[in-house]
Amino acid sequence: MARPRQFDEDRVITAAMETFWRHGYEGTSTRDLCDSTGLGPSSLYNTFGGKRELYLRALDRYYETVTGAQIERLQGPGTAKDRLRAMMLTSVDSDLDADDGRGCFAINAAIELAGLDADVKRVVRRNFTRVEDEVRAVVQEGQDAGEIPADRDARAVARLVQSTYYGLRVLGRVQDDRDVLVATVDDTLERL
Amino acid sequence: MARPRQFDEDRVITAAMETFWRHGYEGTSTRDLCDSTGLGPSSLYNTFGGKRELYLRALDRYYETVTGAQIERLQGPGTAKDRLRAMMLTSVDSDLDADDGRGCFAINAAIELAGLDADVKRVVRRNFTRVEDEVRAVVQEGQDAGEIPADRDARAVARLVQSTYYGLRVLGRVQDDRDVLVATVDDTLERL
DNA sequence: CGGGTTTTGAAGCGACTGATTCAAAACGAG
DNA sequence: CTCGTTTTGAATCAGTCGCTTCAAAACCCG
Repeated sequence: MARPRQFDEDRVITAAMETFWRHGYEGTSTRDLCDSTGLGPSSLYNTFGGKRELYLRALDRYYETVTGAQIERLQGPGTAKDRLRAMMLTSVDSDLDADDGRGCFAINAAIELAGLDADVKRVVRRNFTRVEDEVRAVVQEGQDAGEIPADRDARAVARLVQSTYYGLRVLGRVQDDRDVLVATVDDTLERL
Repeated sequence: MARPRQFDEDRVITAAMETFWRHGYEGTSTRDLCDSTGLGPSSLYNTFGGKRELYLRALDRYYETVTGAQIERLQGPGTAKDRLRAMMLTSVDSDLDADDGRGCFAINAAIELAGLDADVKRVVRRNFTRVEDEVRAVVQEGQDAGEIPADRDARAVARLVQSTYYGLRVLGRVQDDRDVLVATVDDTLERL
């Protein structure tokens, strides 16, 4: 065998995710990545191939961790509407946190690169589809429990929730008034 | 007096808008701007100051032209719901046009820069607020005409429409199936 | 047409871009 | 301990970044 790596690949990808998440793809230089990961350029390129490949790995990591936590929240305790509300409010508060200010990495990637890079588009779509599927399941539960009117297709309702949700995350980038965003969340759920 | 300019400032800003719109701020170089505007770097910097200032001017231009056209559509003929539907469908079709693929410049700016540049945030917020105000007016008309239930605050309804609308524009970046997006538009309007 | 003013194109500034090279270092297997 | 393999850091590649300089060109006014 040969010399083992001095770094943890998972930690490196997580650090790269944070950097890409905050500064975008074009806004992140390879030096930025070396600084945030602690790797030298040769290690970085030897391990991952290049900036683009690392970006795709970072997007995957976002899907596994942040989106994963969102999914778990949707599958957690509480009524259907409680869980949908929790998902949206968690994001609203994250978007309004001044020390955060990164928004949703998947949405950022969709806006910056989905139109230019088919691989990015594919990964983002998988992310969105996964959320839609889980929201649909929650809506279905709500309908079964009589909490949400069952006269509409659960998937259609889920897409409505999803659109509003992503729209809120866009508005959260320029809207500082939390009450306005929370009111929209409540209105959305009331009308299901 | 002195030597007059050989270019039309409006045309230059429009060309810069197209370039920034398609490639983003970080994805656009000063060379790209020189190529698309036809100006030399000295003329460009002498006239506008720099890349960032030109970007802000381009955002203003988007507000005046594209958003302006949207506003006019909202103020045009047809029922309230017809006009809201027209606004959303126009954007859906624009987002799905493969030769276009730029999305909404204001949303792009919000995602890429609103968290990093207070001036960009201000301009985007003005854009969003203007749309919200106009949608609110249309909702109000719909309520006065008995087309939309009047038991809800028109502004709250407008914010709901706006969130869904911006969410659709995000989804439009990765969702190729027009029917899915159109169905969400219809569902949104049905539920007002 | 001369004088004053502005714009223009070409050249280039230092800094940084993504990426590569390469020898030294660090290991496990025999 | 040696060999074969892999990783690492340092140095550096050509190219591009945003931006500036400057003299020549282009104009209007008198």
